[in-house]
Amino acid sequence: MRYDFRTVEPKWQKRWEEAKVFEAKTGKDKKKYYALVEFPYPSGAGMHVGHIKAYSGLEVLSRKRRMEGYNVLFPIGFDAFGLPTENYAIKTGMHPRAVTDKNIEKFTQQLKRVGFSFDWSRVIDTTDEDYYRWTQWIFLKMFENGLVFRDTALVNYCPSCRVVLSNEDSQGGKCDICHSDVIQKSKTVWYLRITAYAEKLLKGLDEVDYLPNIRQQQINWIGKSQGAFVNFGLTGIDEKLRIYTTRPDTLFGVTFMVIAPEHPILDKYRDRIKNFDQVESYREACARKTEFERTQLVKDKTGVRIDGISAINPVSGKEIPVFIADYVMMGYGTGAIMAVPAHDGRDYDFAKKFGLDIVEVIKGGDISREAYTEDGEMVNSGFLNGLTNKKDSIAKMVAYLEEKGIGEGGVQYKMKDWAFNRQRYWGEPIPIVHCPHCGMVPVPYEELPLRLPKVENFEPGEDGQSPLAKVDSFVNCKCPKCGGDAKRETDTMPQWAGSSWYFLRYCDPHNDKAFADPEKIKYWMPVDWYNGGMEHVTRHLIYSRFWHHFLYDIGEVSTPEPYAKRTYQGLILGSDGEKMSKSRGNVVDPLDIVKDYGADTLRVYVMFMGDYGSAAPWNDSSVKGCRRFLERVFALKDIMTEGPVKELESGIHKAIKKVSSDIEEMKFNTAIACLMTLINDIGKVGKIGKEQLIIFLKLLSPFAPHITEEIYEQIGGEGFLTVSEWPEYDEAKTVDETVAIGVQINGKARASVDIPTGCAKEEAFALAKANEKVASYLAGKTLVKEIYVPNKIINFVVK
RNA sequence: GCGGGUAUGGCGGAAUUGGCAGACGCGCUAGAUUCAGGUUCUAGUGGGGGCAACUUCGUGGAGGUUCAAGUCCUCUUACCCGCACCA
Repeated sequence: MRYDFRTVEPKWQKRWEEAKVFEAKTGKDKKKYYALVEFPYPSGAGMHVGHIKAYSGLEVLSRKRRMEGYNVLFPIGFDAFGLPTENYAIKTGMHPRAVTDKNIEKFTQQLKRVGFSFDWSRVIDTTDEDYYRWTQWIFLKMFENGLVFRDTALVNYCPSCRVVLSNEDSQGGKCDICHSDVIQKSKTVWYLRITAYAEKLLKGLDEVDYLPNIRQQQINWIGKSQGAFVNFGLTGIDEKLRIYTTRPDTLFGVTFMVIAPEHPILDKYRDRIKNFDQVESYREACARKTEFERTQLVKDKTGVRIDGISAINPVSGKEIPVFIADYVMMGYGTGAIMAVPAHDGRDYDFAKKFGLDIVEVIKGGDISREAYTEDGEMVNSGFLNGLTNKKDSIAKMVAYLEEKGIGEGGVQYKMKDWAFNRQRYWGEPIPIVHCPHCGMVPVPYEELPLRLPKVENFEPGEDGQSPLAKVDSFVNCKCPKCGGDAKRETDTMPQWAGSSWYFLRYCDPHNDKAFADPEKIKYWMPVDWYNGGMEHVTRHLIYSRFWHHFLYDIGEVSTPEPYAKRTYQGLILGSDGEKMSKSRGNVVDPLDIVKDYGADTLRVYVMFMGDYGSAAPWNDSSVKGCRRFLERVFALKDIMTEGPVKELESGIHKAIKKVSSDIEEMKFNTAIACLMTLINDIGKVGKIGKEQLIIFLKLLSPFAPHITEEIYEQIGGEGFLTVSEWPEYDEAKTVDETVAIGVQINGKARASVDIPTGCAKEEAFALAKANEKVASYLAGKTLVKEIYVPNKIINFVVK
C-alpha cells in the first residue's frame, strides 16, 4: 500500500496541535533552548520555498532538542509593518489592516500545512496595538536616555517611495524597497544614536558565536578606524579647519586641503571667498548628482579652489591651498581632509589634475608615477625622519600634536546614526508631541499605545509628508507637559523597529504590564541559536543588537547580547540556476510541492538538496527521489521482525552518531544521505528489528515528522514519536569487527584487504602481503618503507 | 580598491580534516514488471584503452612539501557575495 500523505499529514498536525506538544513551557525543571528564525514579512504572494529552507534548519534542531528533553521555545510571528502592504492598500483601496490580516491568515495556514513545530500560542504581529505599544515604549526610553535626536541634514531620500532611508536601507545608492536611485536631500529627520553603541556592538562580537563571515560583515559595517584629528589654522580667519586622518605621520607631506561641498565653513565665510559664485555652482552640480553617480560612476576628480582662504600646515608652517571637491564626503570624519598626494591615490589624482605639489615623506615608491601607499622610511618629515615603523611614527606625531595642542588621537566609524522615520502611514506612530512652548515632549507612558488613526487616503504628500499630517484629529493635541495646543509628530517608525526586539516578546507575548516579565526574559534569553538570511546582517542584526544593548544598559534585560549563536541559510535558486523571481518565471510554490508530494517530501528535499549555507538550484526530479526514499521508509514495517537484526547493529549505531552530530553542525544533507545509505543496507539484509526500526524513525522524525509518526503508530508505538526520547549510540557498537583497508604500492591503490579492526602493525602487514595482488606487486622488488595507519591505509614503498 | 567565499562526473553535492576521490540523490543505459504513460524492481554508470582480468589519466591552472594532497605551501585564473572616493 502506498503512503497516503494527503490524509496522514493533516491527521498528525491536528493531533499535535490538540496535544499542545510544541507549546513552550517556562520552568526550571528542564534545561531551556531558545531557537529563533527570522519572522516573515507577510506578503500577499504567500510563502516562498526560501521560507521553508530558512525555517527548516532550526525546525529540525528544535525537534531534536525536544526529544533530548529540553524546554524548547521555537516561536513564529509576523513583521507586518512596511511599504509593500501600504502600496497594495493604495492600489486596491483596501485598508492595510485588512490586507495584513488576510496575509497573516494565509501564511499561518501555509506554515501549519508544512508541519513546522512552532509554538502557535505565542504568535506575535508587530502591527498589533498590544505589540507596538511596547515598540513605542522602548523608543521613549531611548528618548529619555538621549539616544533620540532630530537633525536637519542631508539624508538618503527615495523619490519613488517618497521616504527618507537609513544608511542601511540605501546600500549601493539604491532604495532597498524599489531599487531606484537614492538622492541626497536636506530634511529634518529623527535619528537613533546607534553610533554611541558602535564600540559595544564591536566588542560584543567577541562574546558570541557567529559564523565568521557574519562577524566580519558586522565589523566592516561598523568600520572602526584609528587615527587622529588635526586642527589646521586658516589665513585671516579665527577658526580652525578640523580634519580626520588615519595617517597623521604623513603630515609633513600635506600640500593642500579638501573640504566637502556641504561643509558649513563655506556659508559661514562666504564674504571672504572671492570666487563664491564658482563655489556655489560647483555645489549645485554636486547636489544634482545621485549618490550612485557621485560614488560609483565618476571617479575622476573635480573641484574648485577656494580663493580667499588658505590653510597653514601646522608642522611645516607652509601656507597651502584649500579646495572643495566631492570626493570628500560630509558624512564621514569631519567633512574635511588633509591631502597627502604622495601617499594617497585620490589625493594624487587630484594633485595631478590641478598641478599641485607632491612631497614624498615615505621612501620606497616612485611618486612621479603613482602614489606610494606602503610602509617605508620617513623622509622630509622633520622629527620623524629615519623612522621605519608606521606605528612608531604615528605615535610620535600624535604625541607631538597633543603636546602642541594642534590635535589628538581619535577613532571614527563608518556606521552612521540611524535615520529613524518614514513619511508613511503603515508604521508605528512616533510618540512625540511638538509643543510651541516646551519643544519635543514625549507622550506619557500610560497613554501608550499611540494608535494609528483611521484614514481613507494612504498616499504620502508630494513634498515627502506623512499621510498622517492630513489627519487633523491626530495632529492637533494638547501638550502633555503644559496642556497648551500642540501638534503630534506625524512620521512613523521605519520597518526595522518592530523586529528590533521581537525575540523578547516571544518570552512573554501576552503581558500587558511590561514588554515581557523580567523573570521570563531571564529564563529564556539569550537566544541560543538564531538563523536567518545573510541580507539582514548589516541591518536587522545590527539594529536589534543595538536595542538589546540599550535595554541591558537600562536594566531591562539580563544579557548585553541577544543572540548566542547566529548562522544563515543559502538561497534556493530557480531550476535555471538564477535567483527566483516572478519576472523570470522560475518561482516554485512550496504548497504545490506539498499538494503533489506531501510536506515531508518537501522538507526532506529542501534539507537534502545541498549544503545548508550555500545557494542551490531547485530540481523537480530530485524531489521525486526524496519521495521515493519516504515510500521505501513506509515499506520498512513490512519486513519488520520482533528481535533485533544483528547485521544492522553497527550501521544503526553509526547512523545515530552521524545524524546526531550532523544536525548540530547544520550538515542536514549528509544526515539524510546517511539514512538513505542505511535503508539501502536494510534492503540488502531484507529485515529489520522493531526496536531498530523505531530508532530509524526517531532519526528521521525531525526531517519527516508525519510519516514517521504514522509508521510508529502502525507498529504499535506508544505516545508521540515526536516527543519520544532521542536515541543514544554505543561507541563500541559503531565499530565493525573487520575493516576493509586500502593497500597502496608506492602511493597507488592496488588492493583492499579485510583485516580485524584496530589490529597490530605486524599482523596488518602480514595480512596485506598475503593478498595475491599485493604479493604480485611486491615480487622482485625491495621494500623500502612500510606505512600503516590503523583502520585506514597501508602503503608499501618499493624500489 | 578593501573584506569574505567558491571551483570536485551530465547535474545537486560527499570525502571521518593529510589516508582507497566521486558517499547519497538526480539523470542516463540495459533488463524485468505493465496494454500503455506513470510506478516499482535488478544491474551498470568519472574520462581514455581493452572481449576481459586489467591498465592509464583524473578534484580550475602551474609549481612544491610528503610514503601519501581535493585537503598543506607558493604563484595563477575564473566566478560569486558584501563594502566602497571611508581620508
